[in-house]
Amino acid sequence: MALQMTTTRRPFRRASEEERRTSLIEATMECIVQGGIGAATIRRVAEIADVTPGLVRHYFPDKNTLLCAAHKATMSKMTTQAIQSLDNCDGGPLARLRLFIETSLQAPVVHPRNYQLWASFTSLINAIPEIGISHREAYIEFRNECESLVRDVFAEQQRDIDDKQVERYAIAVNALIDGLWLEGCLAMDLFDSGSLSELGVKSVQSLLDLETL
Amino acid sequence: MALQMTTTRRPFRRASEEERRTSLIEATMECIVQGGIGAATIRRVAEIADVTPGLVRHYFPDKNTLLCAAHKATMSKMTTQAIQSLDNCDGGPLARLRLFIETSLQAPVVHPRNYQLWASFTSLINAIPEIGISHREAYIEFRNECESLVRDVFAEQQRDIDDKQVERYAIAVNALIDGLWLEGCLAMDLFDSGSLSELGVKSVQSLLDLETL
DNA sequence: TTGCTTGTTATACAAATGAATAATAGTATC
DNA sequence: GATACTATTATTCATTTGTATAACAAGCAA
Repeated sequence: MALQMTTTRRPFRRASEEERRTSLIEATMECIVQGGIGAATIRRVAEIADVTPGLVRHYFPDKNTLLCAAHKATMSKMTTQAIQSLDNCDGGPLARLRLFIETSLQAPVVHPRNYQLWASFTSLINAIPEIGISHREAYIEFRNECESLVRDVFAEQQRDIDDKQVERYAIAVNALIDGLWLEGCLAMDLFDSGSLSELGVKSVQSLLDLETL
Repeated sequence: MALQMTTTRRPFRRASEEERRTSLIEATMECIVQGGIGAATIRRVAEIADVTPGLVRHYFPDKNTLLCAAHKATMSKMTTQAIQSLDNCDGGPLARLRLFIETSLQAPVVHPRNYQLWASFTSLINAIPEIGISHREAYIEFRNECESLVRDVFAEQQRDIDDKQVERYAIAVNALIDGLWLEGCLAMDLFDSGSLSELGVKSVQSLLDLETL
């Protein structure tokens, strides 16, 4: 051309694959937190990740793949957190159950941000089958952990309770934790720090008819 | 024009305002159930309501207004259902609490469809302030009902429990019902009819330390 | 039947979106 | 420092979407 346009191309940095992927996934979560699933646009995600839209496609073939990745990351951060906290617990079954409840019902697991993400993703379990599958997996994992903890507590106390009944107790404990988690996320301002988890511990104590917890 | 096109205009029927509004609201819900919030397009809503897109705007000035209306209808169908079921209950406080739990944990309140709607709408509490407000109102209403029922039960049994403690019990009962409702909606196939509500009743009995319920 | 109101359809349009392709430059390697 | 690889940017395209406006006809009233 006769007229050379001095278009300055946007400078950039070449990052590692993992760095970019996590960056894009976190940007996706941020979009959802701010404005729901509808706000998670390729362009908006790229903007938050400080990158041009084209790059998103370079790491995730399409939008659904990106959403699934963000979903798994979200679930991993939440469910896994409560379960992994038990790794460093050297107490008995009662102490372990107590820690599990407390971790699940305190920050950072209890946080409006987590609720926003959780609600947004679960609203897609019908629309995006893969999300439905991994959502169910995460749910089963959490429930199994509840059941395992409850069983150990009963075993230690030498209470002879058949498997079916243990399962029912676990379902109730799971439901109680989920429900309190919901209330905490939605109205965290109504609970002073620790009071929610304390209520959870006391309630589970009543549910399982334990003398102490 | 010289060439008269014989375009056949789509025939239609003039319906009452209420009929059209509820029709459009239900079509919106159907969209959301099938494919999440993203599927609730003006065009798709109109298609399901068997109407042309322009008509939607004739009844709802914009999309958010339609979504809010659908949200309120959803909440009304669910929360109100459990509460109104008490109107026809002539039993005492125990019977009323029991009926409340049972209604909340059986069909049609427990249904995958309701969960899909609930999750989709609550994912918008940040994006659409009006939905956030009415969501909180519905939550408060349900929680107050729990608290009222629990208080009456304690009063009948002449257990002297201060208000703060009653509130804590109500929060736990509310959480348990919510959690079980969630589990029921997500995995209704795992519970045979009635077993979920039975578990709810038994669990609340333990929570409140009642001899019978 | 005639005319009128307005619920309803038809059409248009600008903006946003997901996806695809070509061009460029950062950076590792030699 | 030169070269090649590919991460990244720039640009384009076909659809979809929300909103707006004009044209039409259903059904009531006289």
